[in-house]
Amino acid sequence: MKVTIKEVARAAGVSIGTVSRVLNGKDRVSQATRARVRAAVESLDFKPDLTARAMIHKQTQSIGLVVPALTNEYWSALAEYVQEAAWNKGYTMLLCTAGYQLEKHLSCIQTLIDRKVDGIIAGIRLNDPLEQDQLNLDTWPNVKMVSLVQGLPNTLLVGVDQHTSSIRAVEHLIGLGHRSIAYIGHSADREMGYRHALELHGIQVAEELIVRGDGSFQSGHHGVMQLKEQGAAYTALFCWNDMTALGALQACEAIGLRVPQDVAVVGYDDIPMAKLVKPALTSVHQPLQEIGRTAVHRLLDLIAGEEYSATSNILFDAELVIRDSCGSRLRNKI
Amino acid sequence: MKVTIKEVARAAGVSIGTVSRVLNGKDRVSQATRARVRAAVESLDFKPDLTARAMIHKQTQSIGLVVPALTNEYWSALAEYVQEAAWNKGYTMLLCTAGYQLEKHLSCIQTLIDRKVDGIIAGIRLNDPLEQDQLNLDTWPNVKMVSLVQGLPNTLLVGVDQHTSSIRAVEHLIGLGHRSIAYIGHSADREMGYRHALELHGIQVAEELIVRGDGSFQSGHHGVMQLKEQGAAYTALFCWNDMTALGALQACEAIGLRVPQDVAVVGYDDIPMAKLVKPALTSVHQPLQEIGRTAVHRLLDLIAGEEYSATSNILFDAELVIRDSCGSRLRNKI
DNA sequence: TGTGGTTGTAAAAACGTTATGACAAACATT
DNA sequence: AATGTTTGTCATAACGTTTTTACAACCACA
Repeated sequence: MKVTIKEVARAAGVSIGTVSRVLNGKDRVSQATRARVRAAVESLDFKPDLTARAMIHKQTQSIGLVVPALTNEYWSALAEYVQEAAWNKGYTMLLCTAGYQLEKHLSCIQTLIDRKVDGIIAGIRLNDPLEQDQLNLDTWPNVKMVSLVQGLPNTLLVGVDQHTSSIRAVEHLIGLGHRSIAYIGHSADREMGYRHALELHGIQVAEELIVRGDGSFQSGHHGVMQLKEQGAAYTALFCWNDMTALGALQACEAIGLRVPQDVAVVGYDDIPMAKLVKPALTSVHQPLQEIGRTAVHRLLDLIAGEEYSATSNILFDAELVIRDSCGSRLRNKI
Repeated sequence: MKVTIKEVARAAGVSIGTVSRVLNGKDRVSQATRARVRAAVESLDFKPDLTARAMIHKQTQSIGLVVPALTNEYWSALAEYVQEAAWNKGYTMLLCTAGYQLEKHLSCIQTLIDRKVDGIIAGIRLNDPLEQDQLNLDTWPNVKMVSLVQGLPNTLLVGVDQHTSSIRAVEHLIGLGHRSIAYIGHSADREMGYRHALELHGIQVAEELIVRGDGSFQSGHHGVMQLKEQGAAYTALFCWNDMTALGALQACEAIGLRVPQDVAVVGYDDIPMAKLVKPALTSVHQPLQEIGRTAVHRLLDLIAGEEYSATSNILFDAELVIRDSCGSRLRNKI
């Protein structure tokens, strides 16, 4: 059956404490016994029980990752990079998919804490942005946590500056001559960037061009349909994310709007699919691998005892990848 | 700090054993003390340490999932469904991405075992199908494991009959009049189905129409290019999976082959992207959610002590979803 | 008033490690 | 030769639970 340290000790003719000291190299052990213990460990193929070890060290060498869903490529890619970075540091990753409801997110975090993960990387994204404000992480004052989205208080943030990058995306459209730019998506940071960009260029924000969507493919489709129903006039569309943009693309085709001739579309996230659809989608690219890796490394720093400070937040630069969905030449102003 | 059972016992004025017995309801405890303990637990917000509990029960209430990558939608969707099913049963999921090399797969499994997961769901897929045969899981004779891919000996299989469904896919092409059907992909079960289907309909297998690919987008692209270089003549293309098919689609467009007019394309997996590309991809749809859920439930059965037998393998039926990438009318035979 | 069976609880033994304290043995210092 | 100092090792105590054993207290029945 399972071989324990006790049997190794017996085989090597020493006490269990000595075996432990050989294995952990903490204390002085003579060459002779060290060799004998090593041999015994080898021949019995002994591996310390991590459960027992965790109980003493109060560390499980594992981290938790909470994401809304893996069916969204953005999160699945991030999950892979986080897992990989954690693995390279000798940590395993517990994964929870929490959907887009606050309650499930919280119960995921609670469960991970109960499971004694050493730290948590939280990709919290809620349907209702109002809930984001209600989110209170002070329930777990001592938990090491890194957040992947802006807006969680008292938590180390690793991500991109969504406000600035949204401005850049919308400015791209403005630069192409667009004045009536619609928006489909959440009402958080990216919408603020959208509004800000318009204001910066003296374009009045038209509330009828703003449609709420939850970031799903369907929401993009639905958004375009809703704009049509409302008889909204627009020549460009800024979407909260690529899935939304893809849905919008499909809806545009369905109602005979040509992209980019009739309407220019910009997405956000630059998921792999973005370059594969026709027309290829112009999108804001986030350095996901770097984000994932950095999130893990910073989390391990926190676990190692480093103090959190708001200034240590890390915001990567997001790059606008220009493809075919906006056309390229200046258009007539309306 | 951390509140232990000891403090609960002191608060309630009983022994720790009694507290434990109240919490687990194993043994008889008088109503009076039961209430007192309950109150103490409540007021101190005591939660049993799962690490300590795991050490006694030798169960961690967690399972491991090994998949090649999450950047493939097939695996990311499966991962989400597995996580969800596990969560609903009170289990957490450790996730490992293992790439497509045998060695990494094995080290992932070993790590999960070391971490004391109660069972493992293995989505092993290797670049080199020869390695699949070398794969020896007897190294871990007592590990509860469910496999998501055919070909692992002595392991409960939950998946779809890839051979039969591949035959069905190729027969769809044959039914449309195609006689020269190329194949891009691995050399395992799906290729066997391809060969078998051709033989069934008296079509000789042309080795020059078979190109190796690893299932990536690039491999599909590269496959079509290679067929062109070889001057291969074909009117239809059966791809090992959808990512391959998407790559093939892009390559076809690049070299001026119209789909479906010049070449019909069939994929496998029916990833979400399949219905979004132009032309929408005809593909073999696997009931992923059901597979994920069933894999978890069967694994829990194994953990509960049920015996493995080859006859308990579960193969779901895969359905061919016909979209636009094959056209619809019979074509002239070459 | 014994005897025998419940019932409730405490005390102690496990689970498999790591960390601590004590103690010989070897060696160096006066 | 007496006294420190280092070195190697062994017991033993943690860690926080669950499980087992033991044993009082109570009740019923003769």
